[in-house]
Amino acid sequence: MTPKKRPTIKDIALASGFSIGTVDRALHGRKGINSETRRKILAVAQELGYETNRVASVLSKNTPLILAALFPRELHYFYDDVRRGFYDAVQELRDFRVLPHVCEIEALGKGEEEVLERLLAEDIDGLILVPGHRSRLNRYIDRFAERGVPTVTVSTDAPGSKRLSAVYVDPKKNGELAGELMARFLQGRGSVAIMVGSLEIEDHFQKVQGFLASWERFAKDGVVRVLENEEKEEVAYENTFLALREIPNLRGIYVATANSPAVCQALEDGKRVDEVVVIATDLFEEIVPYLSGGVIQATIFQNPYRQGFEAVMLLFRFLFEGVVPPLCRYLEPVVVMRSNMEFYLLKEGEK
Amino acid sequence: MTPKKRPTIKDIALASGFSIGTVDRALHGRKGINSETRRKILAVAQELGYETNRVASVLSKNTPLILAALFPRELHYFYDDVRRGFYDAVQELRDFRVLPHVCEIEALGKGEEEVLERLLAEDIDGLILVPGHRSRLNRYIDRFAERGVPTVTVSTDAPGSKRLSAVYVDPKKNGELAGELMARFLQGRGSVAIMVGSLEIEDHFQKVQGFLASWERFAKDGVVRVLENEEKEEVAYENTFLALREIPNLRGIYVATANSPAVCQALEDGKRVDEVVVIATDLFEEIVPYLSGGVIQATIFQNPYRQGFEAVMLLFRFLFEGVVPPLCRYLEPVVVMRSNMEFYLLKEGEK
DNA sequence: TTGAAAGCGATACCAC
DNA sequence: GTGGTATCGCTTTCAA
Repeated sequence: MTPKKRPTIKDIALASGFSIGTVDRALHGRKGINSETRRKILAVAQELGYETNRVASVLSKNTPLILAALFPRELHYFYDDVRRGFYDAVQELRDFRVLPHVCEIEALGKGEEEVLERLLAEDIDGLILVPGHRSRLNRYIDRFAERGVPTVTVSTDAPGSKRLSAVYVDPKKNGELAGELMARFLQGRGSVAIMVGSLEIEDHFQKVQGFLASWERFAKDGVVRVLENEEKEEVAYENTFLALREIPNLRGIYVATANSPAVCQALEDGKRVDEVVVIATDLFEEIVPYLSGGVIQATIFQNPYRQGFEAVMLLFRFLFEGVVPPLCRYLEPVVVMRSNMEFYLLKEGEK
Repeated sequence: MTPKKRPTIKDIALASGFSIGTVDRALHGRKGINSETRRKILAVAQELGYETNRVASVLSKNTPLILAALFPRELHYFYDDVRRGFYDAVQELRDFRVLPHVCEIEALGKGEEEVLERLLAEDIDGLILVPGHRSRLNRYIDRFAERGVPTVTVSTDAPGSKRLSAVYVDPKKNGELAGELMARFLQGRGSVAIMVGSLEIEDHFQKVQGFLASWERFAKDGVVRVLENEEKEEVAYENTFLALREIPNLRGIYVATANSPAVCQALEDGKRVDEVVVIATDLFEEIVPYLSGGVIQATIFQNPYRQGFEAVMLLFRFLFEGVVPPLCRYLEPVVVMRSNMEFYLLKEGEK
């Protein structure tokens, strides 16, 4: 009862009467082959149910697949994890001759143009990048696309560009999950403040939209007010006091950015920890004690490690098998609380 | 700036002065080689930083790796997903000549012995199985182990056996997460019922333990009472009424098994839906409307698809690279609510 | 346009 | 014990 062997190009050659060289030409649409011959060979291949053996293919090609990546160093906790995911995935594919080529910039929006310009001159097969701006890098992405180098963005999208795909957590969904959770925690009663960096930032805006949508569905009363922190700790701190002062019956704060420690600090300084439920975003060292201590009741985790990992896998499958990924690969936002945070800290050993 | 090529056995042969045949013998500890020769060759390999190229290895070995699996048909929603994860993983490894060999039984505990007995006579390389009993299958697992066939259990462990690893969600953690969530939803006030099949079942017992631990930490008052449903819908239904009647100030029900629909039905029939928060276990068609309708506020998802997937990957890495997995590979229990359930339904297309 | 043959890196088997 | 060589399935080059 041997499971019947997968057909090889040799089988196709035998069955079609051509040589394996010609079969290869036909299968891969290479030039220099009679179109009638091609047709016949493809028909045979089809009939036999031929699928390329990638292992043999990669072995004989004997040329590395260079995946370049451009990551910012700040925010450490987030992009370090993305990078780890990237490296782990590449490592897992090393037998397929996948090689990493990582470039770094200090922070998002600081100098990606120069790096990309340099990369354009190099011989890379694919690119993974965190767009520091919604559209400013599009022309680079498009230039790479023109010369056949696909780009996958991570952590956010570059709409309007010719990127192959984008791997991230849908910010609207993120907000929806936070909103539902907040409504449940408050049993639908009381007012809530949402803290973002700026409503001008698409990601922040979408999180607010999502939160509001959920709030409308699940809450029974209370107002929601949005406060902008300009991505500054001091402003977040001040705004927390402002919220406590000015929002009647304030019962919850949703921090849609990584600014939650400042908010927690303000609540502690104002001795209002027990009255207000905090739902944060992301998971990093600084908020662990707040989660443990119950100041933050939950945080919405965006799994940066997996974002990096998935980006590599998408690229590889596209380059190698020709599998075209969806334009957006949304990862799941995860509810992290005290009981399950251990699973998401220290992902070093994963996979 | 060519990234320096990975050394091959040929390089080692050249550098050590022996032939590739001998190098192979040394590297894989095959017999029929002078131990001094081996020492020298290994030293050279070490120095060159040699790692075997699995792609070339699998190509030349040219022998399939048969991964057998034994899954129950019931509970459909759960084990079907495990099976899908299994098949997807095998599919992903098909270029490595990994072949599936799936056996099925009607339900957990119904006839695994006969199937395993048959499997012992077949030529398999690894085994994945759902232990229907905590120890009754241990002798089979051990017999497989003796003849060099590693076993990975899925969904639960087979303690005391010689299994290679066990992939599942720690039931205690599962309960802890449910407990924390329940305490938050109820703002720490009110009494709670826990519904299990039987406290004799280790998995159920552990979930209760976990829930109680969290409840003690997070809740402020109220009692917790455990009810056993004997894994029967009617009993679950009756017990729900019993709980409503007899537990003063009942505010929440944690259903630690898949029996939540019966509980929801009872709440609806008793018109007490709005007073009681339900936290369920697992995710399947029947509870989707309850989640949407808010009868069930959250469910703890155990990701059966990933359990099947991971089990294959662990086995493969062990058989192929010799990577020994941890004795228990705990997956994360996931909080699923209305806003994020879409991510966990229909996992068909994943990876 | 097509065929034949030489690799890719490792394994396995046959000589010596 | 050790060396040599065919082989796995595919790509690529060189002749024809």
